[in-house]
Amino acid sequence: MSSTDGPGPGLSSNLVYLLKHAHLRMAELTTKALTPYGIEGRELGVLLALADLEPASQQQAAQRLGIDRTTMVALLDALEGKGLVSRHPHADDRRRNVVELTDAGKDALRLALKASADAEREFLAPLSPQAAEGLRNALRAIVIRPDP
Amino acid sequence: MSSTDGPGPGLSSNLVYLLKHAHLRMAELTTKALTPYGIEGRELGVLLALADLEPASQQQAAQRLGIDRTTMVALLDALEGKGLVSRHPHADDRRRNVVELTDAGKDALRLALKASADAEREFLAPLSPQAAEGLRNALRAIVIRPDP
DNA sequence: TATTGTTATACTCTATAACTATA
DNA sequence: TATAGTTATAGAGTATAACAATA
Repeated sequence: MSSTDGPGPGLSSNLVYLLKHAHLRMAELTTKALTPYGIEGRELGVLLALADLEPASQQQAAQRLGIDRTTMVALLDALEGKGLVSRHPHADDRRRNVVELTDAGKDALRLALKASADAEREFLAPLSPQAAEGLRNALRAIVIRPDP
Repeated sequence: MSSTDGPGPGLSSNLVYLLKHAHLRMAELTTKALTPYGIEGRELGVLLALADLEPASQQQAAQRLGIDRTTMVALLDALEGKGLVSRHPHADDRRRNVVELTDAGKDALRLALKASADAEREFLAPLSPQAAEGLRNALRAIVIRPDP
């Protein structure tokens, strides 16, 4: 799958192409790094989102991640099955499920974050520390934008 | 789908998350910009790859794009159906299809590139010109790497 | 035997529509 | 009526396996 001969100048300046393959590579490195912990890349995203705004409803967590609430269901099913998150009906509004990290979930998140940081280091290896910080900041500025 | 409330500090520094959503947004802007020309984002990628190394076999074009040769078939079927590329058996090796842009394909590529540049400008709007160049260069350095 | 294009098929990720239970 | 979670289903996008033609 990984391009054996580098793309030509036209394609290699195209942002859709560059972002697609950068994401593919980063996701691949993350998957590899997380394998020992029995966690998938998307599951780390859910744990991170929950850690940010815990306790949250499933819908809030989904919005935070930018995915549909129906997609969140299966993700949480898997994490709950592994004992990493818990679901309880909200006291005041019993339509909602309050989702929280279990202690095991917090431990897993800590370990997964370390592994993820290693994968990011490998991904960023071709860049100077300044360029790496610049990349992260640029992506943040583009992705985390005020309600469009 | 677009995150209505911004992610918290943990998630919003995660490179997989940032790259995924940056790619989603750039792909969406490109799709919108290309609609008037009847070309899809992935098809522009194929046209670009062909323009870089024309004339190429289907397999060479697929490698250049980092996709499977079986995926390339349907992509080229569509482009050939629109009259933008032509396929001919290679003279010396008749297993291969030589794929070339037609004149209509070259025209379409020119127009699509202009539209794509507009989309990139909108995507990069939150960044200074220097930061935008830095982002493109950083992605190039990471994606276009010597045979891993 | 190996390679190119092709087809059939399956898998992953995702969303839309419809159901339920609550509000 | 409207919302949260769920389920069933469908549509992208992709790859793997197998086949025909050619090398």
